[in-house]
This record gives sequence, C-alpha cells and structure tokens, in this order.
Amino acid sequence: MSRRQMVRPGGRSARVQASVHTAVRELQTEVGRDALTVPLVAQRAGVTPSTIYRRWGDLKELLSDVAVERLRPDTAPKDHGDLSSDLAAWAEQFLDEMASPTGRGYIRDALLGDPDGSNAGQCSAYAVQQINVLLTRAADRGENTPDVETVVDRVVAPLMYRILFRPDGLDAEYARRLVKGVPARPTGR
Amino acid sequence: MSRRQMVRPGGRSARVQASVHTAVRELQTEVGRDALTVPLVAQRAGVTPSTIYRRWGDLKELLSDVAVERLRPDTAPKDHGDLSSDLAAWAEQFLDEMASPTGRGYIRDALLGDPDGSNAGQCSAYAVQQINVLLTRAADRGENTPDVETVVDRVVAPLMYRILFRPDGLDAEYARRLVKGVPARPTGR
DNA sequence: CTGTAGACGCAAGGATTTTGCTTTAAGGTG
DNA sequence: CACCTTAAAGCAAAATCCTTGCGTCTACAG
Repeated sequence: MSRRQMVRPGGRSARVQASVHTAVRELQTEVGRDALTVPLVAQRAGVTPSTIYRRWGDLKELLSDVAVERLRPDTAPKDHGDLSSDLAAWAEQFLDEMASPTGRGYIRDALLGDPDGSNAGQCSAYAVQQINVLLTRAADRGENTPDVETVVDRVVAPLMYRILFRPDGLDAEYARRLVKGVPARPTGR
Repeated sequence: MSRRQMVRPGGRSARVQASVHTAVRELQTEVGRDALTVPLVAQRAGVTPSTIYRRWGDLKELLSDVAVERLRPDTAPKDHGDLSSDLAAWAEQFLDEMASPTGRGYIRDALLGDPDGSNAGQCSAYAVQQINVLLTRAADRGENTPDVETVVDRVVAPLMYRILFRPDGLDAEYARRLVKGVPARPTGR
C-alpha cells in the first residue's frame, strides 16, 4: 500500500478508497487497462479527480495498489500428501496465474507505481507466506524441509524472472523441473 | 527498441533520435528522472513535442528505449582463470550495477514502457550473451560447463527477483553463494 | 534531376494535472 | 452531548500536457 492509504480507517476515507478501487476493477474489465484515466475512474467512483490525485499521486500508484490487492492469494494451498507434490502443485498454479496476460499486467502495475518498493515487497511476502504453509506442513509430517529463501531462489525467482523478461516458452513442465531442483534439506548459509 | 525506431537509419531521423536520447540522459542527471516530461526533453533536444509523441508514443516508451541502451554491457567480462571465478566476478558486478538506485530505475523503466516485451527481452539477452562468453571460454579451457539457462535460473533470476521485489539485504556474498549453487555440468532437460 | 513518401514543425483544440480555497465529517475533549 | 481540531473531499480556475490536421522539408529511389 502507498503511503497515503489506511489513514482514518473507518468512515468516509474508507468509503472513498473502496469505491475508487471498485471503479478501477470494473473499468479494467469494461474498457481495458490502457483506456483507464484518472478522470474516468473518478467519475465512476463518484469522486472528483483531485481526490485521487491527492491521495494516490497518479494513476500508476493507484493501479499499483489495486494490483497488489488482486495478487493476494485468497486460499491456502491444497495438501497433496508430501512436500514435493505440494510445491509442484503450488508452482504450477502460481505460474498459471502470474503468466497470464492479466497476471503479468498486475505484476507490472504492482512494480511500476511503487515509489518505495513496499507494494513489490508485499507481492513477495504473499509468495513467502504460501510457501511457509507448505513447509511447516511438511515439517509437521516429519519431512526434511529446505528453508523458504531457498525455495524463493530456486522456484519463485526463476518463474518471475521469465514471466517479466521472457514470457515465451513457459509451461507447467518447467515449473515442475524447478521444483525438482530444490534441495531436500536446508542449505548451509 | 520500439516499433518506431531505426527507420531511415541515416540522416535527419537518426540525428533526432540521438539528440532526444542525449537530452533524456542529460536531464535525468540534472533534474532527476521524476521531473522529466516530454516537453522538457523536446526543448532540450531542440525538437517539438509532437515529434516525440509521434515516434515514441509517450514518455514511458522513450525512457524504456533509453534504459535498454544504458543496460547494454559495454565491455566483455574479465578472465579470472576458471569458470566459477568468472561467474562470481560477473555476478558481483551485475549486482553492483543493477541493485543501485540508478540501475533499478533503468530496469523498471525498461520493463515499464514496453508494450510488446521486446525491451525486457533485450535485457535478458544481454545477460545471456555475457554468460555465454564465460561459458565458451570455460569450454575452451576444457572445463565442464552448465548450460546458459541453468545459470539464468540459478544466478540471474534470483538476483533480479530480489532487486525488483526485495531490494534489502543484497550483497556480494549472496551473489557468490548463488554462483556456488550452479551445477558444474549441464542439467538433463 | 525529379518524384515520392516518411518524418518533422507549427499551431489549435481537447484532455489531464495541479493548486488555492471552501466545505464536510471523523475522532477527540470537556 | 456539544464543541473543537484537523485530515480529507469538493469545487473551480489555471497550468501543463497530449493529440491532431496540415504544410514543409529531406532522405532515398528511379
């Protein structure tokens, strides 16, 4: 979230933020992301443009906030019985969601309008959180587990790098191969 | 490069492109990247704003082109005698250049104004090219070498991911550790 | 040398962004 | 509960930026 968010959580402020976010999401599907403008969003949200400019600075930052919201995982990853199956399934789903044109758009938006890097950090935190669920679950089963940072380096980072820099030739098989490259135990660091 | 570049390589077109790019670079250091506007760049370049809008579309795309130019490696990586030293040195330098505020800015710009993804692809191609120099050099020495894609997954991707999503806590030691995680031989794929 | 077409300059028109001032309402205080 | 304080929103004018049509120039081809 940008520096301007979350002040006066209850009341008008919150209502304005909600209606602006809703307006962005609706218009994204109706007119497409490239046709969005601040005045357009303001009109749909029933708000004056200057309100948006004052709170978010510009369209990029607003889109960044909305993108982070949409990138938040809404469900805990399913249990497949063992860590490597869990990781493989999670990686495939991650790739599916993130590599789609929509997903790529959100990632780019999240990165773009992010002066202090907190929105990008939040995206990473979501992934870390999901992976931690898998890892603690595995540890509870008595499995040996790598640490989160290793999974980030070996799975999340390659997926993201390719999504952003080389969107071609990505498939579930690649995601599975990455998971196979994760060592079974914590790496010495 | 955008779709509008490199038409009529000689003559006026080329002069305009050069002076616009120069104007962007100069103004970036003088007034800072956030204060750049198309009219400002146009004035410095001795060109009318509409020329820039017609050729590049908007500021994002122009900045993206300039950023890719600046991300192009200008020198072949030095020879340290063996592959792992070469990779370690290259990774450290890569991190140095890319993780700085300036470097991050260029990467973000390159990603940002890139409708078709060709600029981002070019960034990745630069890294691949440099790594290939190291790998063929090692092969000429008779060393076993991993393939480029493995180095990209194990070294470049984690560095980039962290630069973009979690800029804190990056140091040369981390780059070296990544290089140690590269297998000595090609991975079966 | 001449023709052609792509690229630029200029200027008008429209849209967006910024900004000063006023008004509203959330949250605290007596 | 009434009052005070202040962050945030509304409003409107001004500044800035973006778009577009048209005329001109110049690189390249024949």
